[in-house]
Amino acid sequence: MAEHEESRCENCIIRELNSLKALKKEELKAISDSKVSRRIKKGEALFKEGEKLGGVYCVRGGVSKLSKISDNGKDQIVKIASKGEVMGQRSMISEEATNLSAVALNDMEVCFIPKDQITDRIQDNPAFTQAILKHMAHELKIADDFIVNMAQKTVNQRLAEVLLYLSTTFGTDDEGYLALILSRADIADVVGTATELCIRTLAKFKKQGLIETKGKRIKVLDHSGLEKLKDGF
Amino acid sequence: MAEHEESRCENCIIRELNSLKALKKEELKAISDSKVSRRIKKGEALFKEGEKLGGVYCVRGGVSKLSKISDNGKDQIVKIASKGEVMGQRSMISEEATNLSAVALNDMEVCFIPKDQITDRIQDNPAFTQAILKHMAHELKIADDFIVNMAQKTVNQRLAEVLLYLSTTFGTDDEGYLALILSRADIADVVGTATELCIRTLAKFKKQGLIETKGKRIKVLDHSGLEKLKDGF
DNA sequence: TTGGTCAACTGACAAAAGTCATCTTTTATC
DNA sequence: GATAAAAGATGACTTTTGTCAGTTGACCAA
Repeated sequence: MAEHEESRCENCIIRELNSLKALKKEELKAISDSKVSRRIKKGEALFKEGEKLGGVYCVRGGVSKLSKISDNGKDQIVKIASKGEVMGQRSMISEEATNLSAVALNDMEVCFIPKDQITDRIQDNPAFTQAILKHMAHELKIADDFIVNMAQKTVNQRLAEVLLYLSTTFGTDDEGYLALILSRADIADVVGTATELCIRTLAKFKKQGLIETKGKRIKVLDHSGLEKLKDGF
Repeated sequence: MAEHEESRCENCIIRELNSLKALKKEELKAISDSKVSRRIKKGEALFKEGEKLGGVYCVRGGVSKLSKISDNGKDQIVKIASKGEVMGQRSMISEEATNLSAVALNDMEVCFIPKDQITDRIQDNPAFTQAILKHMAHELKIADDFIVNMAQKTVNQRLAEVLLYLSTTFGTDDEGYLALILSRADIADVVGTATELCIRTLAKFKKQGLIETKGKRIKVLDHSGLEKLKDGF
């Protein structure tokens, strides 16, 4: 099978978005030779919590949710990963099983990079290690902020924040609706609430003129209004 | 001023508890020469959120809370740091201002290690960098679990979990009471609830025979009972 | 001892969030 | 296009959590 130019890591622009950009050409070539491209259909799982991962997944296209089921049996989405993000890195480094499941929110294209390719590079390329370290330090800060939000903010505030996040991170389509379309249940799982309350709160926002909906699609009408709401008016 | 043996990092047993153990003798000597020992009294702040830290703090004794004020004006304790832990590492590595404040929960003794001593070591000692990386990866996992708990569990469950955490992490005094004594307000700030509800829930646990209290001190009577409670019976 | 301060506690109420049942709309599939 | 299945939406209700106002109790300093 003929290899396309862009299917080689050295030529893949995606790596510019993550720690892999700290790698040298030869290293990228080695990774490219051992990587496996995969297509994941919407709704399919890349991995499930509790699994020991044999490598990491580099997202070339599509979006995935990373979630965990609490002791109460409810799913909480902890992160939404898209183009350029590397999934599974953390559990690989700490040599623990993943505590998160990854499920595709739409059709995805990912590259699976075997564990050794990463751990060997961490051993012998300090620049790479430092890049990951810096990235993780930043993620840890975000996680702390997230904790404070979940603990101290109301569903109202958190939903407002999530809508703004979806808007700035994934943008809008040509009609102005959020480009990433999530089910109400998924939105609720990000916000950390029940689906019904999520729906009700969306309806309230709509009534207040903050958003507009069309089927499951959502359009943010009043960014600064949501901004105020998220900070508690 | 005569230097005590144990005031030199090379001889300090504390470093065995953290990433500093990956350093070589000469490196530890250099750190020792530039570090500054400080005593912090109960209630004093080591640093406040928003500050740019000039280095990290290595805890030799005492306990500190790391907290952040939410947009709603309420404080959330994100972590409790004690002997052996290094504070401020994360924000230093990501080159951001701290998002957390550190306040002593009892009298503390800490060593301040200037930024350069750490960043230089990250530059030239891969083993050290990797040790920090691994540690951060683990912290990130804990943070994710924390998020899910805050989002999905009730105050009941979270308080039960916090009591068990305090018991296993800090142990008990000779009478069996939790060795780390926190105010009700601080416990509430860890759990992520109002002080009143925290007090009420403690009273309920007491009535159920799960705990016993004496002034502000708390004794865990029924570990497995709390365990069950935390997982939702 | 006395008063002052602060933390612990309590009651009454309001607001927020969760749950269950049901109905409607959308979407997918044959 | 018919039909089944899934997702969205709503009503009624319960439980959980937050808030405000106040009392009690411990501890400290004058």
